[in-house]
Amino acid sequence: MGKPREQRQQEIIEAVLELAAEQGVQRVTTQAIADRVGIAQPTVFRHFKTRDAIFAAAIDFLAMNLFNALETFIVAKGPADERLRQLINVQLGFISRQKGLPRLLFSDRLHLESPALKAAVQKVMRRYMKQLAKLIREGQETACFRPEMDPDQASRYIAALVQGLIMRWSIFDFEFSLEEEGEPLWAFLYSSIRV
Amino acid sequence: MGKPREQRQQEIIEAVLELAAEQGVQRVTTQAIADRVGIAQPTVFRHFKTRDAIFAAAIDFLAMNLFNALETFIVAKGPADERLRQLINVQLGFISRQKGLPRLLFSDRLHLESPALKAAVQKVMRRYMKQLAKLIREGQETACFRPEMDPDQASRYIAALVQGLIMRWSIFDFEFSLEEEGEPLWAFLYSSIRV
DNA sequence: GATATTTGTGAGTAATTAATCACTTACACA
DNA sequence: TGTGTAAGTGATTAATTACTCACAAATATC
Repeated sequence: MGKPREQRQQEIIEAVLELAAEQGVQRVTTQAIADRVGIAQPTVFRHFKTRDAIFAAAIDFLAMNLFNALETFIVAKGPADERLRQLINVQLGFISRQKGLPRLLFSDRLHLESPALKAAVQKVMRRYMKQLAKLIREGQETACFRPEMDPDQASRYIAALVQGLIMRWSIFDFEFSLEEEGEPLWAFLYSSIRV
Repeated sequence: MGKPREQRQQEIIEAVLELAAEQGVQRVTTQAIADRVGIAQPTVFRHFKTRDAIFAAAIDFLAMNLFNALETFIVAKGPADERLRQLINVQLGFISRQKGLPRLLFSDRLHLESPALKAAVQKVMRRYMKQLAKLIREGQETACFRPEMDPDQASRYIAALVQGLIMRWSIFDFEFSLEEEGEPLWAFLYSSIRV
């Protein structure tokens, strides 16, 4: 007991992600968080001013890690189609290890509860689609992808495809392997966007 | 006052759909429902045994109407690709008039709260994908769609594409026109599945 | 070693909300 | 017209839950 602030905040964020994955955002009460971390319920409020602030921190944490993993493939060398394929596979792998992510990002509870959280979620989505559009555009310049496609529109549909898959996975309680969906999803997607 | 049972139940269901669309599932309290309908809060429990039963009835109502609209295009005559195109457009049109649907179907609150509601939501999704697969299979037999595609897999990705779009629409608070997305989405999809 | 700051806690609060209950009013129908 | 049934209600309750506060213990700083 008596741990430094940052370490406890990290413990709390991890507890939130675990609990969200196991039982959904609804059950992530400050009491449940405290129990999981092993502290008293009021102690949670020593480290975060409000419950919303906890979720905001958790979303930030997830977004940071996700984009760290993805940016590698945005900036990397090599053919754009291959990099997009890998990016999708990496994303699905990342999320199957972070089941809390779909629970937080797709939770109506969060975005309709607090304008700040809604803004955070929307920001993550916008940034994700921007990254995709960049990669598509590059692929068009290197004759990987159909030149007549609108890159912004294509990126929205790719995002929809991936997110729709993840949502089904979350609604069906992670009952199938997300990672195994990577290659067939890519096959479906590739035949739509390749030259 | 003193309306017949069925009529009041219908009024309650419609109030639920309106409130869910406007403010999200969380705010659909029995008090809010009662206010919207114009009855006292305990009266709600005269017509539904529990709060969950209200949501179950609302999901049933939506599913019935949705599949009524869709089945026309499953059974209809004409080329399968054209019917799939229309089906997607009709679905997007239906949902833009029933904004409560994504809020209910994609609400973690519902499926993680009650096993019965989870089962109801999963049933709707399974049925939807089954319908799509049927149409795909028919399109393969009439040489509309790629014969080497797995129809079940394709139907899952089509569903993911549509549902991902709807989810983004819901998360971004219906700020863009869902119906206008029908044709570009179809263009994206068609280039992936056509022979 | 004194002191100030941070971390932790038990007890409590105010607000929300699904559900109950005793009772009343409206209505069908014999 | 009387009587049973269904619809409606005000008052209440029990449970949940984010958050506060006075105080204790640990830790850092000098």
